Amino acid sequence: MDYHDIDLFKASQAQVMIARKVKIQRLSREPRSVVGLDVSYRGETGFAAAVSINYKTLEIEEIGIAEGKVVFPYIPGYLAFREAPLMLKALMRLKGEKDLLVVNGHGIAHPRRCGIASYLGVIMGLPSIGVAKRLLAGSVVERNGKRLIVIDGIVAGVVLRLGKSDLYITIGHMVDIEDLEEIARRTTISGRSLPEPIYWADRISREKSLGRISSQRTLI
DNA sequence: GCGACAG
DNA sequence: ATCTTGTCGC
Repeated sequence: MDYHDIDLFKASQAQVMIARKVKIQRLSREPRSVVGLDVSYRGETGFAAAVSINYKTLEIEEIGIAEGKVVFPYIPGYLAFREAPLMLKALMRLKGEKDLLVVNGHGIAHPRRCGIASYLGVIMGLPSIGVAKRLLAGSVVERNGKRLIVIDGIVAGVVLRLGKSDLYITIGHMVDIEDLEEIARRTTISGRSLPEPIYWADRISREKSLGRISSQRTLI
């Protein structure tokens, strides 16, 4: 499949539909397990990892892996159509509870307010936040000493430097701005540049794509 | 038309 | 994201 086999207009409409269901509200309760999601590639094959982390201890509780051929190309603004299918497959393999999704990508700081974090949050009916290394849409404004990500006059996220480089943390679904910083700070161990859920999802999906994980091998 | 552009 | 050569610092 290449660029011309895709109906981006219909894809956009689907995103607008999902964006209307996004709820911005304080997390109803402190999460117990936070799930990090990411995808790595080896050629046309994608390897997704869903890693459940205990919010209090930051220990890995469960790992879900899924792999498959990825035909949808990477097009800025349409990342969910490329990566969400495998992420969902990996997520479904987790037996335990899932209180919050932390996705590698953006939430509502998106051209149609439907980045992959919001997309997954709405589909799963779970709170979600996006963690990205670069900005996709919107702008960063300084306010009360904080760098906020604003799009269409709405505060969609915050820029944090928890480690070596800036991270763009955005609202996915059923969380608010306060939750973003709370979750990001409390799940990031000193010495690391990413929140634990994303760090492990990123690492495990990459190790898997490199064929370094056979089954239940210990990871640390 | 031009530049920008998550992973 | 992935590939890939070179450089800097602990």
